[in-house]
Amino acid sequence: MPAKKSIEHLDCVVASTIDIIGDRWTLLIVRDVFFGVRRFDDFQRDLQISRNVLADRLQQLVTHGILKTVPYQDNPPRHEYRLTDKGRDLFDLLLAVWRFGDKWEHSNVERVVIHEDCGHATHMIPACAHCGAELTRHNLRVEPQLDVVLDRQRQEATQ
Amino acid sequence: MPAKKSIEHLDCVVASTIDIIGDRWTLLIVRDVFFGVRRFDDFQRDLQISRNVLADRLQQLVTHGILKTVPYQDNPPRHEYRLTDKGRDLFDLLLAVWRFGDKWEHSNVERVVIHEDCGHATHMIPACAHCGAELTRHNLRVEPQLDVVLDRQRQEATQ
DNA sequence: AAGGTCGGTTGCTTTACGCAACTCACACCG
DNA sequence: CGGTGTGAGTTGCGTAAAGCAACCGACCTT
Repeated sequence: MPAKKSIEHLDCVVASTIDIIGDRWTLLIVRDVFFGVRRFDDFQRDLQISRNVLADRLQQLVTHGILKTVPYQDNPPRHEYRLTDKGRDLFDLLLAVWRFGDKWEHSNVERVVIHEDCGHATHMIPACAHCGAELTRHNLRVEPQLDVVLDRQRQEATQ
Repeated sequence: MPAKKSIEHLDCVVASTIDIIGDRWTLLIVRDVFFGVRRFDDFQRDLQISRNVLADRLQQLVTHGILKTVPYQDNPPRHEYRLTDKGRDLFDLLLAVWRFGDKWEHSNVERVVIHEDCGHATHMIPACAHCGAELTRHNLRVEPQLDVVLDRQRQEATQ
């Protein structure tokens, strides 16, 4: 590929987030951290990712403030990777990915998410932070709209 | 690169989902569809993605059952891209991405999500599908755990 | 007939990824 | 004190995926 194309021009927080997690490994690494994986070779063993790419992704995650390195021994110096506050906030995103995959994809290993407060296997539903009701694409509106959409609407109105 | 590496061996619905949306363009295309973009040139104008990659991604999305093509004129034959039921279920995932980006990233264009039922600008909180309470990484447990994590725990227990 | 729209395809180039091998500093074992 | 193991990477090589620009074919408008 020619130099990874910038997507800043989109002026969208979705684009900025995709700039961080938009590849086939980064979110899997984050998933592993939530599962309790913390060390280079453990990531490598679990994901079977090539080592140079793993080193690069971990660096990127540290750079973006998702992970931080924490030393766990001095001789020889060794460190492990832990989530930052920002990294912990990726949990909700991961729950959403999980929900979608659980509903539409399948896997050989069935993993269950259990809500310990109510004791049931469950999944997430997006709720309104203000009133608690379920958020759907029918009761949400985003503003401002995209220019291309406005253009298209204008064009169709004048026909 | 050597043939895009398969991540099936991970046996995880997160991995399967990342197999679909895990690159820098796919989720942006889906975002645009939710915004009302439907046509090839509109995607291209908005995202500034190269045309060959756009053609490939749209094909992939159709193959994975996220989008479907709907003809809108006969002469010359033209079609637009619409979400399938599966595609519509990516809305929750997109809300989670939005929430994360809204909290931690920033953009030149401020976009607001308004919940029309309660009238407030809002964001999503993951709620338990069973009891409605908020899901956090403290009140959730996933089973079974990863093998590497179990190995590590065993090893630390015998020290 | 000149130019525009729409939805792509083709060709060329570059780079990021996969793979395997190597490194370096230490620790443990006999 | 030599050999093996662990941990966290780095180096080198080959290839395919992505960027860019140009082109295409069927239609429509001026």
